[in-house]
Amino acid sequence: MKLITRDTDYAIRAICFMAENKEEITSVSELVEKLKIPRQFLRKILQALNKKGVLTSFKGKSGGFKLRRKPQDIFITDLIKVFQGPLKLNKCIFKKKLCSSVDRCILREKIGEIEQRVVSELGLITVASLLNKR
Amino acid sequence: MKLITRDTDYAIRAICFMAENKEEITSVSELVEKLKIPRQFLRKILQALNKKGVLTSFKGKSGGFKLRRKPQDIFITDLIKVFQGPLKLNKCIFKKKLCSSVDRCILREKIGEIEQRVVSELGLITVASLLNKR
DNA sequence: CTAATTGATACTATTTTAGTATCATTTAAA
DNA sequence: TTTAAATGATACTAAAATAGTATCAATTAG
Repeated sequence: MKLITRDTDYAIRAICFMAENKEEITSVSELVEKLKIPRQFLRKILQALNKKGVLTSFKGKSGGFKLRRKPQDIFITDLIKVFQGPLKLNKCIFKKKLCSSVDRCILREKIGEIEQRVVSELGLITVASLLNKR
Repeated sequence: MKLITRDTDYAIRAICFMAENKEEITSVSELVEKLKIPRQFLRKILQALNKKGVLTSFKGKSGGFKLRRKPQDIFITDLIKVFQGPLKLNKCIFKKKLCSSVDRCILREKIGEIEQRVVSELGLITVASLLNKR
């Protein structure tokens, strides 16, 4: 039962680094060196973030990525959505077929309420709130 | 991201059935017939519940299982724990190695708080609360 | 030109989840 | 006392999700 998978985790680390980095553009090479994330995996992650509008990419020599929005406007729920799909805790069970028995309906309802809470609390966390002010 | 896996789900259904069943002892055969759960999988689940003290088992012909506690004393968090281990949402990421960067520490803290909320809300749901009173 | 970069995409490996198979043991009832 | 129907124990397989790798094409600063 995990709220955050590895790719989301790496995405958060990379974005936090970029938010604190003075350079406008950060290359994969720099991130790999500083954060010790497997190169090809990180590339795939950054490409996804680019496609989803979180990052902008720059091709060619001295290319790389930069944040498209300010840290206070990037929510970790955005990142979770990119890598883990829509934020649903009860994904597996209820998705495939509607519940067959009454007790599952009641449970479904209760889990749904809890899910809403988690989503709204996660919704308050931004990248900016993770940075340490110095 | 799932709060409840298949085995926990089947466990809940089986236990709800047994809670409403007039018979004292319910056999796997009856549960398989009524709930359409794969036989061997269900057996494994019920055996685990027996070992963990949720059910009592009766061997031999006309044997089966029955609830060891009253429905209002069985929490679904108990069942989640049996099949999914201790209730931790941030399992994967922080378990293996301590977080390496400051931003992860902050996130860890925030996720921890959310986790606590989920756990305490799940902690309110009992098997009895899932049964429909008629 | 060329070396360093991202884009795209296909592939492999690992882990978790889901489910199956089988033999031994127990026991109610014919 | 035999037997059929049940659980105990355990090893195995299958499928899905997660994590990671490899490679070639296109772009671009110097």
